[in-house]
Amino acid sequence: MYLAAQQRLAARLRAVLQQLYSVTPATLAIEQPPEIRLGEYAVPVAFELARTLRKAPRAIAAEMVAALGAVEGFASFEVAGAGYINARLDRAAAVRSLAAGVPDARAHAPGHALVEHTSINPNKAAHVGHLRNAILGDTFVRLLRATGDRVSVQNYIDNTGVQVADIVVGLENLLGLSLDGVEGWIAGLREPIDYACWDLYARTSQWYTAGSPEENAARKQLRLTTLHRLEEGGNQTAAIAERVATAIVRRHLETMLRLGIEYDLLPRESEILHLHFWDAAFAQLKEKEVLRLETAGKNAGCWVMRRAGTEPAAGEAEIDEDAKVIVRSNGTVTYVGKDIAYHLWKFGLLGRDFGYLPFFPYADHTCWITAVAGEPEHPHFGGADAIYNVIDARQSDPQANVIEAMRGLGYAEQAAHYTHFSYEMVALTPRCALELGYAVAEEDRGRAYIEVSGRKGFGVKADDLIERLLAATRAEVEARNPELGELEREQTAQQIAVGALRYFMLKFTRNTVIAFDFKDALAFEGETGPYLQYAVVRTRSIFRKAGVTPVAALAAAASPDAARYLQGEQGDSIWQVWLRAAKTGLVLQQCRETAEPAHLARHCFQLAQDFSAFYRKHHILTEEDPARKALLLATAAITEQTLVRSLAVLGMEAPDVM
RNA sequence: GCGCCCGUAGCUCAGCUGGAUAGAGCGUCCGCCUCCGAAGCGGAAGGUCGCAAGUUCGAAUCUUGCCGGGCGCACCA
Repeated sequence: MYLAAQQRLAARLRAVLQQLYSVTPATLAIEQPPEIRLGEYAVPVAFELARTLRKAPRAIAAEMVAALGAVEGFASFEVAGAGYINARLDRAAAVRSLAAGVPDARAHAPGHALVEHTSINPNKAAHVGHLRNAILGDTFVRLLRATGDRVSVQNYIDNTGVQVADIVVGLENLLGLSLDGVEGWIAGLREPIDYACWDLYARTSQWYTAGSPEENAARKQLRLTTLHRLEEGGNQTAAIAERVATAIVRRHLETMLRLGIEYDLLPRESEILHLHFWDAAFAQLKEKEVLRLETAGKNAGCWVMRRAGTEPAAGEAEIDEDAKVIVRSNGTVTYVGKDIAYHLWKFGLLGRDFGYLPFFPYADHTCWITAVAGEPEHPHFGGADAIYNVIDARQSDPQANVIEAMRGLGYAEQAAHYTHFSYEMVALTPRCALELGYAVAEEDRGRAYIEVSGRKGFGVKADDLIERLLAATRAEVEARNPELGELEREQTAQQIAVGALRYFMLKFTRNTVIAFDFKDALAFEGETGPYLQYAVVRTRSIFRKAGVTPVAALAAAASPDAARYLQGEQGDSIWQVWLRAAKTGLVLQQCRETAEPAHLARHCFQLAQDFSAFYRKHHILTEEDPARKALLLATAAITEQTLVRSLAVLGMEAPDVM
């Protein structure tokens, strides 16, 4: 609603600017006044025109206000402050439009987006950092869907990398297991396999540097040999890796499902290798001369490309020492090379496809996994027109190189729609690390945070955090709602735990490092998920007692004399709720454009705050004026409806009681 | 050395296209459940927006330099 009115205002202002002064500004800033009593929109355009028109800002603003005339949805315009043009919405009309659910016009053509997130190495349990990735990615998926896109969700599985190799080295060499032995080991585990491998991975990493120099060299060599056997496939080592990595991937999907996070496809590196995606990409890269064979210098014998962000070499024969190696002198391809091939596939530009098998069932769809030989019938994957890679900020260089390669291949359009959805890491506060029993070096104790490390086994496992949240929410629900049945209590506790966790991860903007601490993550008061859920619970309690539904309350909001209840100081606190709700469409669009879910999280928090202020000031159930009571109920209803829908985008549910 | 990110209240963070008295939560202090749910609400204290120049009618926001912190810059994946 707010957005649509803003667009009408902007169009009218442009017409007036053209008519009065013959100017057509490239951008027309429309802001919000600092206080609700000043109106809903503020236009500072008179300030910039003052110099060129040789006229005082207030005089320009006054002329424009006089020329504006009537604009649909607006009550009045006025000059304010030193020369602002302030616009007031017709509050009653806005309420009617919102209550009727008139949507804002879509600002973009719907497309097919592909979002890749989670992408945890399948050799250990998921930790808090992975939770941030998956929650950000999943929320962005929901945001794209809510604004009209078709989205497929991919979780890339690096099942043939060093991290998996390390686990296999641990199994084969530290535990001395064959493939059968691994089966027995798995069967005998007293904890989930991802937890067992968390420790084994840390042990193996340590083992590489724990022996004599000669031993360590041999161990590193063993690691390399193991990696090559994984890449080749068709041997027992690869079979062990396949067995373990697949089991761990399944655990990751289970962990994420607890938070409502689902996937459509798991593309695996093993298929990128075995289906020779790289060969197809290499041919294109050579053809378009993105790669060149270096003949001298430190990279002699390698196929290299110009590194993103660097200038092309001066002469054709010039050696670019800073170039990025894509194919090593021994003929093997680097990770970035494989990534280029994979991303060509994402855009449907590779000319090859994966095989697909069903892998993990959800309530209403199936997650597929890539395979060399798949099933003949499968959904169509890939061929997206926009892609978003949810990958932490540390990987911005490799991501930039892949984009650079796309551009070099002439796929400028696709490169422009390739978004590295980057975010900062989750680290532990020293206090949290000590609390978990980790040894913290003296020099680290004074730091704000310490980076987690799977290699060192240093971090908070996702499932452990979820369990701690559940324990806390179960205790709260039990204390507050002893009358509830056990099933309902458990469901409520889960909704609150998920809400608390998701909101915690979403309230920070992407490029803020989260210094993780249980105290903050387990908070249920203040700016937290439960605060938002509580606002919804309160509205529902009102509707239970009033004996009406929110839908009915909204339908009854169209009272012709609602206008007078929306005026004055009393009216402002009612209108504040409607205005906030009206801005939701604008916020969704901003979140989409800036790929920043935090804006929506904060918007929901503000709406809940506005509702709390309204709730304190106006007593709905005892209101005697029926027309006014109808408006108050509708105000609770628009809060309920807007919050529930917006929380759904954040992946949160509100219980009926809590 | 080069590149990216960060530096706003005691702490953790918001601050959208530069704009009207710089915001929130936590913490501290004082209040509020015989009125729709206190996972709530009201109030108080607390800030040279790292520093310095510049652009502008106007800078927390843009530019440059400096200071402090973080992360990247392999023929590893």
